[in-house]
Amino acid sequence: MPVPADSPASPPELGDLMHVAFRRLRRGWGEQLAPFGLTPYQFRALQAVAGGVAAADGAAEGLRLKDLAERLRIAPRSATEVIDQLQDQGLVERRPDPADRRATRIVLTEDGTRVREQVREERRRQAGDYFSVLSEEDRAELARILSELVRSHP
Amino acid sequence: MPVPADSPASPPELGDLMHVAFRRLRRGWGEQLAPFGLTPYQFRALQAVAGGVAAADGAAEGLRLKDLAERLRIAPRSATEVIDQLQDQGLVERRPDPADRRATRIVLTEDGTRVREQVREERRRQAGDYFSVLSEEDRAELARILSELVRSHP
DNA sequence: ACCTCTTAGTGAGGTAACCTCACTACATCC
DNA sequence: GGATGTAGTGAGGTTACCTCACTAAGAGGT
Repeated sequence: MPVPADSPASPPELGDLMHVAFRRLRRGWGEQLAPFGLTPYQFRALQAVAGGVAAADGAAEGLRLKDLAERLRIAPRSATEVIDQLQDQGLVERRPDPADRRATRIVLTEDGTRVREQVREERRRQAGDYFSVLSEEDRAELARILSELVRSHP
Repeated sequence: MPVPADSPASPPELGDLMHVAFRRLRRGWGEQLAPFGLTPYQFRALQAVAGGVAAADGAAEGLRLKDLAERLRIAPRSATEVIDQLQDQGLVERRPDPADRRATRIVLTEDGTRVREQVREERRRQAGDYFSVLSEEDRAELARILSELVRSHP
């Protein structure tokens, strides 16, 4: 049978592979999160808020929007938006930053904390981690390689 | 200093890593393709059409939309759409399938072939392959691991 | 020849996850 | 105390998808 025209110099299309793998990851998460009324995007933000600033004594608690944006690597405007969505669902709260009246501090509400814990519990329970099909070593490898990619692309 | 609340059982967030790596990949491609007036999505489709069916003797040439959709793993409707875009730019053509009057065959125009070659040339020339920062072995590893992920997630 | 069942493509309309640009309110530095 | 910078947000846009409903056409059975 005639060769499919494209073999020379084309590696098994790493880009496409990443594309597909990533899309499945997202889809899986989407399904897992749907019952909670969350999108993957929103949950990612929720996680970021939760893993917020380690409050040193006296320091204000909660993440500033700007820091959230940085952590999620999105534009500040997009952080505003996703926080709006979480706030509409009562999962986070905006509080004025006592030290800087321009800034807002985002904190989880009780509901937010509870929902987050439920999702994580669910994820743990049904081994639905997506990456759990990989061996420990492969996961480490993957993390190493992806980190390198991220590191070398400004 | 107080520990950031989240260390236990959380690997360095593989999901987030993939997310970030993938976004950079897309962004890079976007920049590379912009001069040609193409988005990564469109170029992916162009490639799929180009690497179309290996025309056995007598068989009609060109990909059917349905097969394109399957190859790109998108919904048929989305294939229609992206082909519309490429056709508007004169890069592909729709031809009636002689053997099945419901179907359309998509083929590259001369322009399409040329543009595709230009992009690939460009990509080769400036080592802009995104993955070229990785060693040969790492690329193979990555491909292997991603394939496994894709394979085990229906 | 007719009837049912399926399939290929597409119009209409929608969504998630982003973005930029312009603006206001505040802080900071000289 | 005036210039300059920064935090957040309103307005509006884009990309890469999706589903649902429909038409035109093939395929299979009787």
